Amino acid sequence: MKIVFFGSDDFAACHLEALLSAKEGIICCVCPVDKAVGRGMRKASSPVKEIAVKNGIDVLQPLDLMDRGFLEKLEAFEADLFIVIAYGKILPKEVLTIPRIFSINVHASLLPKYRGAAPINWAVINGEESTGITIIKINEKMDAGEIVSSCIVPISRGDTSYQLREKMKSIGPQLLKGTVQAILAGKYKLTSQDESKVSFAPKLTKENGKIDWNNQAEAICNKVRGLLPWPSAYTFYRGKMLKILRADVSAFMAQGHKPGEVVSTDKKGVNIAAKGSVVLIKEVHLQDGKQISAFDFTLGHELNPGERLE
RNA sequence: CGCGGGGUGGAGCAGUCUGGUAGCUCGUCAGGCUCAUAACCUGAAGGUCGCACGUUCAAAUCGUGUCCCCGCAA
Repeated sequence: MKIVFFGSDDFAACHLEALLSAKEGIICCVCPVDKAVGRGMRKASSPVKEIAVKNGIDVLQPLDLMDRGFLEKLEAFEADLFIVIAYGKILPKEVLTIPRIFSINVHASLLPKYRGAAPINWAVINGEESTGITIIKINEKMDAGEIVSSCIVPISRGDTSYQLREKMKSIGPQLLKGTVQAILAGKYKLTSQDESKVSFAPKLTKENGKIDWNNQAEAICNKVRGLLPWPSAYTFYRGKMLKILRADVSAFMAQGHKPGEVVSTDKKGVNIAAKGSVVLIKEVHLQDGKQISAFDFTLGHELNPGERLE
């Protein structure tokens, strides 16, 4: 069997590794072009590319997915299946229809819920108690194809989206392995998504991280968990950005305090008033500083009751 | 060479502009008070101020170089 793998990040990379260890006949990896990344804008290659190179698999990095030369190379592989995970770009029909069987995608939610780029984060932000992984046959519409297989992943209270993602990194590859074997054996069936239950999980931006203290404490805490490790929930302390890395709903009452106001500080952290409830901030990261506990923060920064974060 | 901030006892910070005895909050240790304590009181230990070179009578502070950390941006 011949499979072409499209992907970029570590989530995709661990699926690729699982297929390689299962000897599933990966004949080529397609990755986005290396781009300048991080401080200093150095060029970095993606995790998928690194795995591919390490295993001696050909890597294609097309600038343009519609490029004739690229399409011809893909066709020349005479592949049975394309697998796409976190490639970063929408693949055109001209690419998707090349393989003999079809193209599939691993998506980190229970479709049709949370279609889009950040399904893990949004599930946590919305306080879901469970989500899942779905493998679909790709069509032109984003994450809208027929379902091949899926499995549920529970979300623990306190799970950050980073931790949830790690869970999925161990579950997803198993599901993919089994699904690929089923497909290659012709033992699978396709189920259409229920269009009435569609919801979306759009790509996150820095703006999503801004904390609105007029929300309820629980919603704010979910946001803190759901936005790790990036972009992080943040507020402002005296004009400087203060990322909130860990927070809980506090036992304190918000009565008599405006949203965003410091209610009290103690060794457990800093209590900030939200709407009708209080958020206990436990760990922070002030711009230019490093990650520290909220208590340590109070030792070096003035943060008196009544002061306001915005 | 994308832009910017920072490295000061164990922790978090001030002091740097306007060079001249090392400061604050906390922790640690000893003693005291207390039925007791994360509370309070008294005392103590602990720092070549990231590193190197330079300027100077004198450098945490000024200049140059270097290493490390972080924010923005992607």
